[in-house]
Amino acid sequence: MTESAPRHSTTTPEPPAHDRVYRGLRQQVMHGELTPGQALTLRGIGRQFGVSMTPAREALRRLTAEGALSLSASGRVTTPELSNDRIEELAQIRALLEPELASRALRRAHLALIDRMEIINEANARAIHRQDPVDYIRTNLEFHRTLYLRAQSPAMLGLLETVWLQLGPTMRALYTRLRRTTAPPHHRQILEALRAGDDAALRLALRSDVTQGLRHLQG
Amino acid sequence: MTESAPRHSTTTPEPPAHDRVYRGLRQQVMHGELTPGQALTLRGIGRQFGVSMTPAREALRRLTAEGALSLSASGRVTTPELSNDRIEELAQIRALLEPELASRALRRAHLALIDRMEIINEANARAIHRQDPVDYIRTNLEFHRTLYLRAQSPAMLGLLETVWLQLGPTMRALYTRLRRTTAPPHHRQILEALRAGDDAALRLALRSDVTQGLRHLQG
DNA sequence: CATGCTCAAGCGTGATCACAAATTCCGCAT
DNA sequence: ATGCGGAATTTGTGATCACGCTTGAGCATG
Repeated sequence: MTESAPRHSTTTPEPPAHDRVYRGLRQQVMHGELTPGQALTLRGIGRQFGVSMTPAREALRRLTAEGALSLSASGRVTTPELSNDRIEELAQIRALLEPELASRALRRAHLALIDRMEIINEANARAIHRQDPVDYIRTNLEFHRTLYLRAQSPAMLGLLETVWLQLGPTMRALYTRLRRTTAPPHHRQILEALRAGDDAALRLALRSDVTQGLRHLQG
Repeated sequence: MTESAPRHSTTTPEPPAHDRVYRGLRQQVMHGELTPGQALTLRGIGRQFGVSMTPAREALRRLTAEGALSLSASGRVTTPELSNDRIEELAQIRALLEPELASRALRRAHLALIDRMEIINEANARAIHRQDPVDYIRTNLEFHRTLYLRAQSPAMLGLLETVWLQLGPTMRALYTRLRRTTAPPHHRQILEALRAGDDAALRLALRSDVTQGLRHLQG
């Protein structure tokens, strides 16, 4: 199980195993590659990443601390199955944080950024047309994160990412179920408000975008 | 190192060691019992709680995931030394979340709750008079949390608690430095707004209370 | 056909160890 | 006094193991 790849000593110092496992699992959860209620075992994770139980345990502990995974009373770890109330609340948190982050990014959003968002949005539209839920979620989050990175508010973005993480498996289940075929209507409004430098319109567009996506569940 | 206490089998099932360690450290951090930059070692924590490195490692991993502790490049763990920018940002997050939580709690805040907050506030005033920073922080957070619990928004309260956690050691350093002798002036306004059922006044009082406490640093 | 029971397989937990990297400390030279 | 270099100590990391509990499949019982 030892790493046999020779290193040039000047390359990157190779991150610890528990961090590799953490990042791998985190991406799987956030992008909706796992369905709600899916069980994860220490030995299984260890096998999947070629490590022992120890780094697997640390990665799972870290992810459960962020709310990405939920812990049963007996210590077993699964992807969370969120109640409707919990989904609603997480959406409201998004609706609180994301307009704020967008507003903070507005003054720093130059044209190159908006162009980049446009490109990501096109990739998002392709993912929808291809009916690919994982790539849809991935590009959608990338669209938002690209904007929020300009807000220069790392703590707030960090909080928001844990919210995204908690919603990952649910979003997957949701978008697979309703098989949307039309692009998110509010992304265009977001881009237009950015170009116009219109703070109020930007906040409204984000609130709508965030709310709409998750409100479909409450049927 | 085995647990020798006999159990009646019908008592509480005794939480795992890593959880005991986590809770102990979390309280120390949140209540400002640790100063910023303080180093924590696996073997040291293990010794302090009478366990091996393994549960200590899990507790530290969990706390760093919540931002309560910071991790150096070499894997060493310390309490965070926050930059002024970071403190400012965390205060702004509090100013965003806490008025929202208070507003949600408003309709459910009956008289018994307000009385309980009044009692906590008196304990808070005594802690100030006694110049006891740990008890000041503890009662201050308890005052706020008592209110927010009524908001029935566990996810939002959870996020807020991680923010409090990140500010713990800094608040300790702050309040020790400026040795305040006067009670937080906005707590009375909060209680009055609650009694009057005045949402706008409540939100304003909370924003002021949160902002004022941490703005003193920017000197 | 439904319900409760048994037990073996699989699980998380915590202790211990070897190892490599980092840090600390002490003595020497400046 | 002050800076530097190398050894000694301390540190996090990851593998492994034993232990006790949970769990679910299969079978017997109602």
